[in-house]
Amino acid sequence: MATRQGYFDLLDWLEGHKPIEPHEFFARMRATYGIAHLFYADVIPLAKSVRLHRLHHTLPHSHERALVELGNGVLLAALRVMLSSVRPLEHGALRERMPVLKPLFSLATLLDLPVQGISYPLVSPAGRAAVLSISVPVPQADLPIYLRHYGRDIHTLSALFHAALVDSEQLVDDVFEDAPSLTPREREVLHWSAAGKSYWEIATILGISERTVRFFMGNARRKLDVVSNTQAVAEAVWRGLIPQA
Amino acid sequence: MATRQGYFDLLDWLEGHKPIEPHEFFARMRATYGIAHLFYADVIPLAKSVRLHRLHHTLPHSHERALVELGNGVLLAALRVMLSSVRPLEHGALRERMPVLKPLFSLATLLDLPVQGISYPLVSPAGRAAVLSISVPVPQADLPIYLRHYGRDIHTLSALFHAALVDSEQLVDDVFEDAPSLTPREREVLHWSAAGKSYWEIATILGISERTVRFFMGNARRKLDVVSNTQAVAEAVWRGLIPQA
DNA sequence: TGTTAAACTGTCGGTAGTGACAGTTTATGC
DNA sequence: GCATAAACTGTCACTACCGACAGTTTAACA
Repeated sequence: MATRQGYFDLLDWLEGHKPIEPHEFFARMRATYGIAHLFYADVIPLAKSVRLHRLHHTLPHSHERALVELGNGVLLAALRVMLSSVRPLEHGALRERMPVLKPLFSLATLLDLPVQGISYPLVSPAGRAAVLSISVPVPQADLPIYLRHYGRDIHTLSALFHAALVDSEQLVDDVFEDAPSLTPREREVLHWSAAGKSYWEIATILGISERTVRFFMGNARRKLDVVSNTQAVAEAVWRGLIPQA
Repeated sequence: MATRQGYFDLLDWLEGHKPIEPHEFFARMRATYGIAHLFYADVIPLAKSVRLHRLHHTLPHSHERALVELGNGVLLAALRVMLSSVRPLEHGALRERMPVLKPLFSLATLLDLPVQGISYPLVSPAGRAAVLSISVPVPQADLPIYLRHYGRDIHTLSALFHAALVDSEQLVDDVFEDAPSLTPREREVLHWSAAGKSYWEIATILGISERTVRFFMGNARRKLDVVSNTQAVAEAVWRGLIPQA
């Protein structure tokens, strides 16, 4: 299997073949490390679901259909656990942690897919989460040795693969962009409104008239381009414009 | 310098010495890979600043004071760039990208600190960002060779170090925890309210009466223990209970 | 069978917030 | 000197939202 040179070759390939073609990368990973399948997802996590941003995998179409028919609940549950982990997560640990995934592993066995593997969470832009999961055709007892030898390679290459894909889109969105220039007073009234205070209460707290509170709030709404105080506060919290009360 | 065995020793150390003592880990990294200094920060990014959650580094106190006196703007600028990257970032690239950091590198030279190095962004819980930055005493021309040989080790060990620290706190905070048990309908009306819709508009969108919208909102307020819709939405956004509109 | 939770709905009297009219003073930059 | 921004203020008519009274049906669980 892989030698140090195999790792270096992949490093160089990632550097020299931008924009990256995911399936080419997957093919090289499979050839170099004896990986059976790879599954990569880059998503926007929502409270109870995820919004897919990018999805690449090596499963044949026939297997893909069988997985889809398993139902969204099972796949989503697996995906969410992998995405919420900050450390690599072995499939065995996944299986133990979540009995709901039993049908998924049963199906994998039925389709003659290897069930040993590991998922690597990947550093992503704010508001996003990504994971690359691999399955390898080794007996369960041999997986720790496999990961000890090749884990650092696969982890590092996965991160660089994902970073290359992100880089190819990053010219559009700078997540630390400057917000609209709210004045100190505008931020103050937003803050107190977010804390549940009425205009009258805010006026008393700040020692100004209720009319002025309204004026500042109106300005804040205009600058944030929103139509209600509720929307203004949602926007301000989301963008970190006001501290949590 | 490091052999494969050095890497394995650190892997085993990270597995066998929980809870992790950061300075012990740093000492081992320095010894194994000839690293001059390490700097690790785990933060909550805000729009215009960062809130420090955890900070560990190997700088002596005297150097620490000199850095602080450089001013918040310079350090913050460097930190934000490192935190917002999804790929490892060499210090040379940092310097080129941001002329504002010039005084920082001048000071490092003055204090006889190596200026060659690299920062690794680390997978973090939602709403957090972390980075481990190392400086190594090698000539600029030798850095690429150094990173080619040891980058995968350092990257992987850094990620596991950070994950171990995060794990030791995760029993307290599960970022995907279900907050107060808002029903789906309660979340929906919160979401639309945060998007600036009036009750009448929400009623039309959801195909229910305005009275029912009010009922769900009232429930949401009660469950979130707040006194206004504005406060409810602030709370919900802050806690990630509703997606950004 | 009884209780609880979720989803749904009407009426009434009251208030908090809204836009649209008006204005003031002070400080800064061109 | 003039324009702009920030902070501050009053009045009027209107609307969106509020709590407090009322209710409904369905499903799940003990």
